[in-house]
Amino acid sequence: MHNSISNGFLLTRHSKDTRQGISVTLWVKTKEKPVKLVIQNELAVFFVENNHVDQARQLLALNNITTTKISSLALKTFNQQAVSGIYFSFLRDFYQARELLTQLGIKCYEDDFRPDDRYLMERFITADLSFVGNVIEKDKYDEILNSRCKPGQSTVKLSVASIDIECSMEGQLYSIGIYTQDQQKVLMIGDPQALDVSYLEWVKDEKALLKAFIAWIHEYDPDILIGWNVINFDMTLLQKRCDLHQITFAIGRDSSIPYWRKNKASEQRYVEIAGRVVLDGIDLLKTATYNFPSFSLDNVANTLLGIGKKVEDVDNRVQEITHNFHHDKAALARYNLEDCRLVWLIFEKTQLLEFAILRAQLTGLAIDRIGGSVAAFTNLYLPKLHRSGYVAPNMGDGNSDLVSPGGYVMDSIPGLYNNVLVLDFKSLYPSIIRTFNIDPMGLIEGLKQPETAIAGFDGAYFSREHHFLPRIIESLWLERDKAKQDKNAALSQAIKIIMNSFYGILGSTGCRFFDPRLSGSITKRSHQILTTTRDWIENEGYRVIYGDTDSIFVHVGNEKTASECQVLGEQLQGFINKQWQSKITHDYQVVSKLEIEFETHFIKFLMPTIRGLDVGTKKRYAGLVLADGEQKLVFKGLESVRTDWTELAKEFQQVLYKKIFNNEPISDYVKEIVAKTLAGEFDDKLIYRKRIRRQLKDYIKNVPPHVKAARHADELNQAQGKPLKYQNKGWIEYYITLNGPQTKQHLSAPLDYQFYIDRQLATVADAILPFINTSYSAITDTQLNLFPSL
DNA sequence: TAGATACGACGAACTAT
DNA sequence: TAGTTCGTCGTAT
Repeated sequence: MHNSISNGFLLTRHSKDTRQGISVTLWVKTKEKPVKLVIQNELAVFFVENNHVDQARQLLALNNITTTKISSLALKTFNQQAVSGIYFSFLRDFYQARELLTQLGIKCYEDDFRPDDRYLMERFITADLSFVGNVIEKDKYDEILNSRCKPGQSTVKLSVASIDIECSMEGQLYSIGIYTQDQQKVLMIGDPQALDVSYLEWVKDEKALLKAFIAWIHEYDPDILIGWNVINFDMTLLQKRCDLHQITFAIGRDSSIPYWRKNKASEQRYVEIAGRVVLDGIDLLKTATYNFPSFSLDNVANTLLGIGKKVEDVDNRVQEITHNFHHDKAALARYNLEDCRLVWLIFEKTQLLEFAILRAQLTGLAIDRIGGSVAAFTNLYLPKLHRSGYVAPNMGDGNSDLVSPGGYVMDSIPGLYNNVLVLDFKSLYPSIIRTFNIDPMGLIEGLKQPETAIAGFDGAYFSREHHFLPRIIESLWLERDKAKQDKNAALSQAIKIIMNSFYGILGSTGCRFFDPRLSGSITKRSHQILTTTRDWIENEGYRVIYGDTDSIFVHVGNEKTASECQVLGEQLQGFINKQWQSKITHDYQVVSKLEIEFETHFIKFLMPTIRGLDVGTKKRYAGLVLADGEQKLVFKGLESVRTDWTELAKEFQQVLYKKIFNNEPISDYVKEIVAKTLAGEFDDKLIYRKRIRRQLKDYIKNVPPHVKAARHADELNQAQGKPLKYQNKGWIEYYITLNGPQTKQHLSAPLDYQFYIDRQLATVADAILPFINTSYSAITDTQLNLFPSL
């Protein structure tokens, strides 16, 4: 046993009761090896107001719940009530006490933190830490008893394995693919065959397959396992098959088995493996704010990498896998490994692992945590709050009767314009938080002395000195500027997501710091900023035609040249920034952190009307920009960017708009598209795609077309003894036929071409044609007139 | 294992007649 | 049957 300081990266955390008391286990990766840190005799704690302590003490004693100590503390609630801490040596006592006291109306503060999270949080440890303790050397790791930890630094490289399993419809395993930086292999059930596939390893049956996989995990010893739906599918099935064969699924670094949790509300499952992290590509992409119409591996690989198989029918895919397992194991192995490789490449391309690591380092969230904006804020905020003498409020303490508005969306002025400039406030909400000191504790402190504070909205006042959030955001902001300079896209993106989430959580009743005076003081200030900016621009003689939340669209005149517009945009930017600096200094005696930026010059711009009216739309527009001498069309909100419109409508819109933006004639084009549609030339572009967002049986109040198509399809599937495809959410592709909506697989009626022409082509055309003084019917009536006999 | 609100389009369902 | 409201989805910021 020896004792020295080491640094490492936190992989997993866990608390449990032992005979001696609560023990916290942290698995850490150091430069040399994995380390299991054990912290013994931690106490669990929550707080109650001092005027409830005696009652609480009696109740706990009466119910034989053991406390370790109860101490009066120099802490108070946001209502200025002093509190005591009630400490427990065992988690089961802590949970029982919490339930008992809460039931009897005694409020417990901060009773929802596990000792492992609290241990890290109160020490300001996020992901990198340094530690000392008594070392016991094990075969593949060190175990450290009596550990002590503090924030540290590490430059550890984590080892990653991408895994994927292939199996039958019934869940019998066929093979397991493994892809790492330096090793690729497929473990395959079957008699050894002389196949020319170097990465194949044969095992005789499913039992042997599972054992080979477990053995590989211990041999390669990966820190991170990645995959596609890897927790809910691959890991779950591996666990089930191990259970079936009574094999211990001992893939933990200390040969422990995974610990499974299930979300009560959803089907989401979580897995804890000692010293290893499982990262699902789908979850992580969503956390990093990626969005795809379909998150199937094929589609995402196709979109991000430009490779991947064509999306096939799921039924056929399973059949093909089974067929290959029996007749072409080389092909199955190739598929298996290719899927592992695609996941690996997606992680590389999007820097997903870097993103996950940075998020952990910045917020202290576990690396495999999905979402978790509220927890991220709490991690950063709570320990600072304690050091200022406050315990945090509970969820539900904020007054949710008061509602705070969202962003301000201006009424738009419809038209087809030349030269529209867009100016954007950079990170508007974070900049408002910084400028006006919006902060939960700052609100409490500000209300104590409103006369010296900064006024917010709805009676809010914010302390000029006592606050945390503005500084937290400022330091993230500076980190982000640095990341941008270093061209570190993953870091910059991670910071942006975290920064922007801090506004959202203040307006979420799921956050203990929720208070509509906080979110309202942000959004109502933003309304003022946007409308005032609009007035300033209009006073300069330009027309503001639209604005949404943090952006302003200015029409600067049809006759200006590109360079004149460029100069003007920069002038407006400088002018507005200066105006805000002096106004805010004058009105509030603080320094403005607001920053507007001239972002885009649309040489052509269309602001359409609401369908059938002459009122301008919001959140829907199109424009033409020049980038490096190339024309680029921009669509927002319109059919072209919507996944639930047909390819036909989207292509039609893009070509039509481009022609109109370039002052080209359009009637021949419109007529041609209509004629070809009627002639059946575009049948493959007439597919509607839409999500089925709930269970099929839950569509009761009305039955939209996509649900009709789904029911039609599954009724036929049922009749034919095929598996039902649309019962449990998912997405559907369908056509509109003369017999209503039908999927491609169950198409029995002719396509309703007139429907497509009326609802897709004419609708798209009539959003823009009135601005060049024509209409869909004017163009197509001419067509009719060519044949007067009709 | 809790970021937000604002908005438009479509088609089904409902309502007044 | 025409007009209106409601349910649903996808999107902007």
